[in-house]
Amino acid sequence: MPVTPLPRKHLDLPCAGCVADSLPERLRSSFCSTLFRHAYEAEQPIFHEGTPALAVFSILQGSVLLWRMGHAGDQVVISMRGPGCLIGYRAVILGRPYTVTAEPLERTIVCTIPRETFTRVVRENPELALRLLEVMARDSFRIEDTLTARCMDSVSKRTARFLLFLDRESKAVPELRRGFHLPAKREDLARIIGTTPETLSRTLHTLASRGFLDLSDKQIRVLNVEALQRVAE
Amino acid sequence: MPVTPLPRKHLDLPCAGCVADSLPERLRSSFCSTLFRHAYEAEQPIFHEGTPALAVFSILQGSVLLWRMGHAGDQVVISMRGPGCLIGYRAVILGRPYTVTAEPLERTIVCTIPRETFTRVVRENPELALRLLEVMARDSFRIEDTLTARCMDSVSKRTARFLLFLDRESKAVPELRRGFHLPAKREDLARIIGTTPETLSRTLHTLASRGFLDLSDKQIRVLNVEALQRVAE
DNA sequence: CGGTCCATTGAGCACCATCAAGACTTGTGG
DNA sequence: CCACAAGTCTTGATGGTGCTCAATGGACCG
Repeated sequence: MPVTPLPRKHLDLPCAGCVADSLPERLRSSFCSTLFRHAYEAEQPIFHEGTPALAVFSILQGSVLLWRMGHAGDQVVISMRGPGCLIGYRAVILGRPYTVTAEPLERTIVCTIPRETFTRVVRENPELALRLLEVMARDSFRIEDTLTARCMDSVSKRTARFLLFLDRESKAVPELRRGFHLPAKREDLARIIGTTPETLSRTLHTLASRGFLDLSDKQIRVLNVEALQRVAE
Repeated sequence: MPVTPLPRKHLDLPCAGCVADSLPERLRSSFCSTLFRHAYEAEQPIFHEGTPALAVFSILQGSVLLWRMGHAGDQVVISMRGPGCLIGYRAVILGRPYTVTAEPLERTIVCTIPRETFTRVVRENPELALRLLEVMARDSFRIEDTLTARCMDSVSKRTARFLLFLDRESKAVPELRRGFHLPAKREDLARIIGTTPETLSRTLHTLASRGFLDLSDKQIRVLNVEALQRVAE
């Protein structure tokens, strides 16, 4: 359910992230002019697990959660993606249904690259294929990281690590920011970390009682980075 | 620690799996003639997590476990790979150290493709780059599957699923076989499933007591596929 | 026959999910 | 402005799953 297509005049900005960036100059503008942007509201999935992969999406603004549904209706969050990330490309490459649901955590603007456009432009531009190999390798490592963390580390470690990540993110110089924000809701935070809201609440308050966090005013503020790093190991 | 390079005369067989297969005919033989095969004994890692990625390996025979080490010395098995699989290519593509250790479960024969050879041949053969995109997408999905299973499913579900996989594998027509064997040791089996030998033992004996398995003669035999499927969901 | 390796079994416990209830916030309508 | 409702966060109590540690039982082998 695409919501608000942005006005056409915005299309001269880099619009398909790394896809457009890796195209030869002469192709770039014509490629971008065929694409549209859409804004998705929070919780309105960009695509659903199990549905045919009709397009690849480049995230321009916002943040997206990729998750899978279990038999029992429970979710496993695979990854969190922000501006500059490409999503849905693996399913398109293999011609298979999406294996995850892509759910915006906030209002998120994406550039939609239809399946045919994507496969054609990749086939015709070897440079782009090489770039995609790198992108996918990086994404694959990130999934591996998630797997490792979920299997080996306690909730408190994973929590500390994620808070440190958000903290670094918020302090990064603007150009380096990847655009992740602290998810407003505890429930989202819990899903990302891979636990329940109850356990997360206990974990956060334990960390706060040790003076590492400040939870007083509805925001999570990191007070002691070094201590958190020790918790995160 | 490469062990026994096979005699040169064997090199006319397909030697670098999907890499050679995707090369134009005219290049294939010259490409393969530059490569060597090595046999690695069980438990003698082909490469180690954290070491510079000097080569990509194509598995010709045997089976390999990819795992990561935790701070506490514990291991997380990421994936199991068999004949036809390519390993180590993500690290080579990104020019980063290997993120996993590749440990043969049995005597395993691989074809070694040096980093420079690999990157050159990928750069020069767009067809191969496209093929690699598919290979990596598939591998990435498999890691995602592992993550999902580890986070959502109980040990008994994962055990049942893996036993069914091995059972199907052993009954497959030879051409379709991927060459996985039942790991001889309980400890290896436990690592693959993501649990401890103790818990695995209990799980197996529970399944056996329900008549789904036969553990009597040192081999695990599946007696009731349907029942196991229900356990695996 | 003792030694080693492996599988099994038992006992205890830690971590975390679940269920349930209470506290606090926010929004809505009178 | 207050009252009520709905949603969110917190806290408590409880239980299950699976890990750890330790002991036992076989199998194989010199």
